[in-house]
Order: sequence, then structure tokens, then C-alpha cells
Amino acid sequence: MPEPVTDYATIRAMSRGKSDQGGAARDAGEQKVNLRELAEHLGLSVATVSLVMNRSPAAKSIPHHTQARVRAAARELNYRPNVMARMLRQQRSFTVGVIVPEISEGYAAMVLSGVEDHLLQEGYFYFVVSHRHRADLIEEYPRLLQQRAVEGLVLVDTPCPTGVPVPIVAVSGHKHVPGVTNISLNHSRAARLALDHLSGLGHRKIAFIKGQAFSSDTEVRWKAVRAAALELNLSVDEKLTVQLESESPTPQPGYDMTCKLLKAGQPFSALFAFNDISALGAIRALREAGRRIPEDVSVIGFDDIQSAAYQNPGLTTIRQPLREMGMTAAETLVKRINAPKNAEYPKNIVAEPELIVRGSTAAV
Amino acid sequence: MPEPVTDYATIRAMSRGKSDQGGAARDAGEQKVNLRELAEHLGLSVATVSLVMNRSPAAKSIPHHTQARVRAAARELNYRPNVMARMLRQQRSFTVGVIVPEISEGYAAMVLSGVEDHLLQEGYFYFVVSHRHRADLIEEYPRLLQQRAVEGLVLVDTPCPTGVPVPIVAVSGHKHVPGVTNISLNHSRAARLALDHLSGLGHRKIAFIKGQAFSSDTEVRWKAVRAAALELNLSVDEKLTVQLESESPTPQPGYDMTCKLLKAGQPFSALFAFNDISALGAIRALREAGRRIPEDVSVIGFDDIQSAAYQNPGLTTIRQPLREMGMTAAETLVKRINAPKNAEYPKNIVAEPELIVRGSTAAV
DNA sequence: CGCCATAAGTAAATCGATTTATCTTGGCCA
DNA sequence: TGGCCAAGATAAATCGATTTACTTATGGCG
Repeated sequence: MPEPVTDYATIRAMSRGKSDQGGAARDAGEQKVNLRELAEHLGLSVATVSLVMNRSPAAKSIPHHTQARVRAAARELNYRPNVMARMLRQQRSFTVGVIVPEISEGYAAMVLSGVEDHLLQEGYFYFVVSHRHRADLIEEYPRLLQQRAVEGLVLVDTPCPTGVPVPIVAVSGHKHVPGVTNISLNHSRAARLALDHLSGLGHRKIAFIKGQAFSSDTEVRWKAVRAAALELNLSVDEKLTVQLESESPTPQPGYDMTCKLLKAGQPFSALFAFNDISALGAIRALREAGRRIPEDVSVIGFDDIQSAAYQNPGLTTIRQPLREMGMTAAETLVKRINAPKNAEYPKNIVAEPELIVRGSTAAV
Repeated sequence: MPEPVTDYATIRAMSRGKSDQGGAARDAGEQKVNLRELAEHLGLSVATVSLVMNRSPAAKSIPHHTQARVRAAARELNYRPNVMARMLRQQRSFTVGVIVPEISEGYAAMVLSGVEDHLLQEGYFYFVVSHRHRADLIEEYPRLLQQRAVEGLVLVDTPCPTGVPVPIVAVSGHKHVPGVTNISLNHSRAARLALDHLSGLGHRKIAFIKGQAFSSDTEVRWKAVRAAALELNLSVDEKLTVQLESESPTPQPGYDMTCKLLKAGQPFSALFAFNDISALGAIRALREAGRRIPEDVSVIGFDDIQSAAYQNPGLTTIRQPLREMGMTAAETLVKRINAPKNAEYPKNIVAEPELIVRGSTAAV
């Protein structure tokens, strides 16, 4: 890669400021009022007030005019129920945990965005943790979150923990694990879309970049690619196949593997990358080797991350509906949380990919 | 923009799977054991066990051998204190809230990554919410988080709420608000770095893309740019200045404004964009107009988001140490949370930018 | 011997809301 | 007049840990 950041003197400069004085000016005026105080103010018991505030069915015997009085006072005194107390009593936290490999990477961030959308609507909040592929963290975080009383877990491209007593929804999970709902892409269709496209453009010699071994999509997708190639009568050449290795979330691994591919010397007119990030690395490697995109080599990526559309040329890719997958994950999780203990639940939900044709692919 | 995603039939396809049976197979064996049960098991009182487990100074009179017995039993029974109960009693949640404009955008995600790093180390978790520039959400989320008992707030490029009784740290905040620590970039230096670079390459006619009005960095940075230009004896031409308008987190606004710039017909040899995202849009617009980068026009961005390094050519930019800023935000917030109520606190912490030279700038 | 200090530990209040079982009052009917 | 019901509300238990203020032995010391 021509411009690794480390080639520059990247001083991690972070001058701690001159802390120009200080002073606690925060008070906000509105000091907390609790249920007891509100009840006293009203001359009622806490029980009554609580029933009214929660619109409990048991409050039906409380006359409308009293209810109105209670609500007015609550508004006036700015009463906010203490979540911690309510959680403790109800044994519910209205919180779920989300485990991702790395939050600053487009894939996870897109899914999170969908998850958030739905969860907040339903009155849930979520904790995010990123394990950065460290085995100990992958092991520890589910426990840690459980201790934090999360009512469910969303896993994004993360192996399933065992022995977690809350519902789990795994985005791009494939293993059938009891208690887990998998949300996965229709990889057969995805592979078919990509290879149909390349094959339709006349490409026969296609190189492949497989995903890292730790990525849960790698194996399934690779199988789908081979099946699709078979159907389309395309050969999958061992010598045109490389596998990502480093766990860096940058295009670097894609760059490295494409260099390796080029060094091998086997000719190819198209390249199908495991994801957009590695496709970017591949494009760079190809350019450095003097190949033009798409005139000499067509490149197709996977995921359709935001920056795919803004490359030069725009990156042709297989889009995963990540935001929607996140929303579905959240929706499914909330449903499962609120379902009776032994209810049935979906084991697998399939999302459909789309081919997004941009400028990085062209006819042979 | 040549390839807006909406030009394609983007079917939001998301087939809900055939829910292949279900069945609650989760049980995990390890049912919860609480303090009382643990104490009973040990033949001790809950008080004793609690003191031991918390390594409270009051436990100094409890002999080592008893302590060991308690801890062994806790491990054996897999005792986990109930956070909700502990929170309620201690009136502490060990949770902070993070408010960002949009989580799926590189800027916020980088900051979050730093925030997470430090917070988890300190035993805190965090809730994230993204307001997507909706005024009602900007207003509501701080309250919502407060109700969730967060002990502090990190704001990322988000206006400060008033009347929040917890410490706040604002990343790229500039207003002096009581109770708030701002973490901001040294914009003077940033502007100076960029203009020095361009000027050093011989550029005199420089176009500028200002940030959206809602971005908290816009004004400060623009002032810094003009000051630096003055020092360097560069003119800032009104006709070469445009301002981003749309709130889309894509390069689209940058593309649009660059088109406008080109239409105006005023010649320029370099362009300084408000951020990397808009720089990408600008590059595309310039290319479509037949200008080569960097031969005809040098482009410099701001932020150094991940994909900046992987553009073609690589994007020259002013790097903000976003991860570090996130870490500092978390560190400062935790310190403030644990400081005595009326303690002093830093009002402003300054981060230092760096010039990252890549291929998008060249001599005239 | 008497008294205090220390060791070892415990009882009970507390955090704030939820919720079930219970209580009082008045009205109505037989 | 007694009995019963409904309306209107409440007392008290509960969730599970923390923490202060106590209790009871035991040993040491003057």
C-alpha cells in the first residue's frame, strides 16, 4: 500500500488543556421528587399514586377526578419514576446488549443504526461492546452484559456464547444454536447475482478473495460461490483464490492478498472480493500493478458500505440490507423477550441481497 | 452524482423466514443465586457476606479463613450480585449516555470507539442514541438518558442541553456552557497546516467548502481558516466559497456544492473541503467536469476518516485524533463523575491536528 | 477481679417503586 | 336492623444488595 499512515510522523498529539478554571455551576433547579413525596404532596398513599401513574387496571376504581389530580401534580413537580427501583421490582431492565467486532467499521455501524431505530421505539436502550476479535473478550462480554441485566443479546458477526439464559439474535450467524435466532443473507442468491453479472459481461477467469477464517459469513458464502459457479459453468481456480488473513478492519488485508494473487501470475479478468473494504485494497493493488479498473479487471465487492458509492469508479457490489437486518434483529429480539418463556421463535430469518451495478465492472 | 443508489430498483427485500419450528432449549443450568441464599448456604448473615464480597474496610475484622470460605462458596454457586439492587442502593448506575448525530457515520463511530475503550476499562457501560439532527430528539434524548440514570453525558457534535444535572463532555463543542467540558481541535493550527501545505505547493486560488450551519465546528473552523489565510497572505474569495446545506451524511452535499462552484466559473487550483466526506463528493464533481486530481485541482479534506487512505488517489487531509478525543472524553467524564460535587473541572481540552499528505494534492 | 478493647459477626434500615391483599365507608335492599 | 356490595383507597410485602449501629464472646491488663 503506497500510503500507510505509519509512514508519516503521526504524533499522537493530545495536549491536555490548561483547564481554565472550573466551578460547579450545574444545579438545574429541578431536584428529584420521588413517589413518596409526590404522594405526600397529594395527601394520598404511594400505592394509589403508583397505580394511577401506571394506568394499572387496578386503578379502575379510582375516580377520574382523582386521577387527573395525580397526573397534574406529577407534571407540576416533574416527577420521574426511578428506573433503578422499577427495574429491581419488576426484574426487567429494558436493556439489551449488542456485541460487535468493531464499532468504527461500517458494517457494524450500519447494523447498529437499524437496531437503534427499532429498540428506542420500543422503549429499550442498548449497551454496545466491541471485542476486536479478542477471544477472551468474546468469551467475557456476554457474561458481563448478563450481569448488567440485559434482557437479550444481538450479536453482529460474532460467535455464539453458550449458557446465556436470555434470547439471542445473531446477525450473519449461521450455526444452529438453541436459543438463537439467526439473521442471515441469502448467500446462494448473492453469489448467483454476482457471478451472473460477471458472467454476463463475458468474464470467465474470475479471481476470488475469501473472508477471514473468523468471519461467520466466510464459509457459507464460499460454498454458495462454488455452487453458483457450477451452475453457471464457471470454473473456480485454486490458483485464483486467496483468503484474507489479517484481522485489520482496513483494506490492507485485501491489498496484501491481491498482491499475492498478482505475484502468482495466473491471468484473470475479474475479481470477486469478500467485502467492499477488501475490494478497495484490491483495486489499489491492481492499479499499482498497472491494471485499469474496469478496463483490465472488473472488481465486485460485497456489503455496499457507504463509501462504496463514492469510489472512483463507483464500486459494483452485492448489497446486504444491513440497516434492515439490524431493525429485524431488534424487532425479533423484543418479540422474543416479551413472549412467554417457552414460546416458539424463529430459528432463521433470511435477508435478500441486491446487485448494485456501478463503474468497477465492465464487459471483457 | 452519477450513481445514486436510488437509480436502481432497490427493493427493500427482507423475506421473513419460514421460522422453522422453535422450542425453548435455553436453560443454562446455572439458575440465579442471590445474596441471601449464598449467606444461608454458608450459615452466615447477608451482611457478612456482602462485606466480604465488596472487600469493604469494615470486613477487616473478619478472619481470613472465613473470607476465603465466602469467596469459595460464591465462586462455586456462581453468585453474581444483582446490579439493579446494587444500583438502587448506591444510587449509582455506572452508565453514561453518548449522543451522536448518526452512528453509522465514520466520525461518530471513531469517537465512540475511543469512548468505549476507556469506559469499559473503568467498569462503565454506555447507551448510544443518534438524533439525526432532529431538533425534537436533540431535546428529548438528554432527558430520556437522565431518566435512565446515566451518570454523565458525552455529546458528539451535538448542541448542549440545559438543565442536565450530570457532568457533560462535548466532543467538538465550542460554546462555554456551565457544567460542560469541551474537547475541541486546535482549529487555528489545523487551518494553518492545510493552508501552509497548499500555499507551499504554489496554490493561490483556493476554493472553500464550509460546513453545514448545524455542525458545531463550522463557525470556529471558518474563522480559523480566514485568520490563517490572512497570515499567509492568501485571499479568501467569496465567489470561491460555498457552504454545505443538506444534512445527508453522504458525499452528496459536497458534490452538489462543488457543482455550484464550477458553474460559477471562477477559476481555482485547490479546494479545501469541510470534511473528508464532502471532499469525496467534490472529487467526483471535479472529475465529471473533466478536472484531474491532483494535476488540475488539489483537494484537501478534514478528519481523516478510514476510507480517506483508500481513495484513488489517497486523500490529503487534516487528521483529527478522533479515537483519542473519544478516550479523553471518557476519561474526563469518569473523573468528573467521581470528583466531589463542587470540584473544579476542565472547561476545555484541546486536541492537536496533523497534516496527512496523500495523493490528492500536488504542486501547481 | 473488673473493665475495656478487640474480634467476629449480625439486625435492621434503606434505596424507590410495584402490587396484592386488605380496610373503611356509605348505600341499598330485604 | 343487619348484611352485602361497590367504591375508593391503603398497608405492607417485595425486589436484592449495602451499610450503620449494634451485640456477644474472648483475652489482656492493671
